[in-house]
Amino acid sequence: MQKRSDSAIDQLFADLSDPQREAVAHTDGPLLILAGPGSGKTRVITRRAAHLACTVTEPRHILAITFTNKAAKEMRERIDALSVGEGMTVGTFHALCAKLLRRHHERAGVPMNFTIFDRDDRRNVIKTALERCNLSADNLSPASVDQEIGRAKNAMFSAAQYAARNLDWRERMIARVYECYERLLAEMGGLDFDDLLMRTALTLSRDDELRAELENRYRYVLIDEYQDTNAAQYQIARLLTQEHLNLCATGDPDQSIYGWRGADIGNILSFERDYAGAKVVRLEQNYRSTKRILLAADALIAGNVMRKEKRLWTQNDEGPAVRVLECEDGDDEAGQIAEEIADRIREGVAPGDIAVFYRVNSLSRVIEEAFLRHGLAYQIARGVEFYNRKEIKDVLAYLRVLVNPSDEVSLVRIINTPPRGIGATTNERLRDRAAARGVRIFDLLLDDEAILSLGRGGQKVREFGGLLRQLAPALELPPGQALETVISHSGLRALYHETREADDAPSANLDELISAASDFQQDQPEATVIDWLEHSALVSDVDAVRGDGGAVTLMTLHSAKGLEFAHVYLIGLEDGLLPFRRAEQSWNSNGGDDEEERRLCFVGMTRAKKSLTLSRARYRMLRGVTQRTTRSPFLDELRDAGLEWPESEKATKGRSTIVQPSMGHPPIDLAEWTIGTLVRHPQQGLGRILSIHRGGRRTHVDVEFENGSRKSWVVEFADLRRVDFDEVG
DNA sequence: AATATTCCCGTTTTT
DNA sequence: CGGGAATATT
Repeated sequence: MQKRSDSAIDQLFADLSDPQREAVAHTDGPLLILAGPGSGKTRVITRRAAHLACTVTEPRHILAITFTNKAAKEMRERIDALSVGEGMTVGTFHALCAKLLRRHHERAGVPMNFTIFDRDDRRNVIKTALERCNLSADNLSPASVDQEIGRAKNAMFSAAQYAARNLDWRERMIARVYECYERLLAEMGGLDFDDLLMRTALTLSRDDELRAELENRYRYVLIDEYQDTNAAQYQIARLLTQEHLNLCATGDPDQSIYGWRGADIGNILSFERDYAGAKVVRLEQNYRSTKRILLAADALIAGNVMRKEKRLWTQNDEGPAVRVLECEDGDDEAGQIAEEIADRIREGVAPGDIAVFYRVNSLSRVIEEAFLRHGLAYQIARGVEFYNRKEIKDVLAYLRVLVNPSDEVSLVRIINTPPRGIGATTNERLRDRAAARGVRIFDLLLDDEAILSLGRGGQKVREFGGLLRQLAPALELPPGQALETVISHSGLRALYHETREADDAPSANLDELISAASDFQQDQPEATVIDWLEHSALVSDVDAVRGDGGAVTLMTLHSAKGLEFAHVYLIGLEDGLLPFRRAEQSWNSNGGDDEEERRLCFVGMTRAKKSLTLSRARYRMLRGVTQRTTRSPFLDELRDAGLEWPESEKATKGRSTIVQPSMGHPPIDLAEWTIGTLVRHPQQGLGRILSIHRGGRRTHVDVEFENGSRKSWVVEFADLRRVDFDEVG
């Protein structure tokens, strides 16, 4: 270990506040850093890691666990910049657990070549499990079973443990499905996301030798966003630091937003009890936001009853008032915001300094459309969506089968992709034969005897088997080349090459996948296909956001955690949408936690450095229907927080608030407007009405024009004219 | 067997 | 609204 000079160490304490310094200086024993938003937490933990590496240990003995891969990458870069030597382990819980399970697979009781099953894969297996249990999806939807199994695993209940509890009728059925699901998963050599954590926790608790070995390796453990750890993660942390107790947890109870996936805010609240003698450092000075932004955020979070009081303060400027935008509907909201952002960019603001946040992904679409109309460069945080595309999943399925022939979810996916004449009947026969012999479908592919019994499809199956055999050597190649080989030899390239749609080109996505793999192997030259598959299974939406400043960023509030932007727009502040509440028919009252929703809103607001705008629409279209909305109670709570409200919100100033519709247009007889009506628009030309949505006061129509474009208009406002048939010719 | 079409359903957030 | 499954068509 290269000890550094005293002056170099002093450097690590430069420009720090007293509490920050305290945290950096702490070496041994449990440490809890309660870090409010923008309090310089990242800086503190990177400096502390560097300090540890300079004084009491070596980088290789430090383990840092972050919430996203992006955060991991950034932390590594920041620590590298302090040049205290390499060798630190940094990653997410899921990525680290996957690595650990792979390395110690025999002790963990998992196959070396396990594949990671994502949500779709899991649903898929659950459907099969439901069939095996002879339970049709009547009372038990795959989604609800999925949710329940996830809950169980997050709480560290195995199928047997789940079944052993006191169960009601519904839970007993789920218990059977859970058991079957686990069996299927094991047969296929698959681990779902929750398994990665649960298996690791179990292994560490059962195998004390391994636990001790790891504890000796990782002598200083740091866990970021500790408020969002679940039972399994908590246990892993506990087991890894059992003897040396060098756990540094950082987080903020006010930013706990993952309760719905098993995160237990209690983990951070009881840290001091769990780790006796823990040192606690509070970072409450905010270096990020203006006074007015912080004031508003603080006023909001004060509404939470179950809360440890915390005082946030800043020496930053007062800044402009936090603004509220009341819009007519989603299009109006998107249009106003796009226009304003376009102005700001013209005034010299870098697009990358601007972000739009929303509660649900579906809100991104209108914003996206408005941005396109205004010619604004934007990026949407959706790495996962990319990996969910058909063509991408197809390619990955090939690799998965090559790595793990037991992975029948993937095998079934590719056996007839591209179409090669293996249809439902052949597939069914294959399944039966495999079950009868107690072997995998894969084992039949090149078995002449089995293939003969398949009838006409046999030859095709045999060819498919040959293809897989031919592709197998690709596994030895670096991920990028392996991908290229598979894409070109499997016929997927040809399949997707000829698709004609211009808007989303599957073939281009395949290229993007290849280049993503190439980037990956640039970072990790030793990486194998298995590593790449693992990596791609564990990407998060936010991992994909670029920081090059050239584009406005659109993302969900959840993805926004840990980030910051100069100018933030938070849209959709409507009752039921921002405090999100599902329609009340749900008998399982899991959701409906307004306090968590308030924290989520708080997280969004505190991302803003210089300006913050909160918007709502009076009419909101969600899943195809427009509904009148009610202003978010959160906005009402901010009444006295010094926000700037729109004109109409202030007391009546004697000015008419009645909007004069359709300037200069004659009154419209709505009976004349039906689906299929031909219309003419001055710019777009001739078009046909596709659909009509009657809102409260306005009627929207979707029109498809001759030039192929589709637009949505408000009938009363748009310059649309009916066209009679004889006019067309 | 493959492709085109219709219809029906779920309704967050994510590793 | 949009994806997936069921159904119709070639």
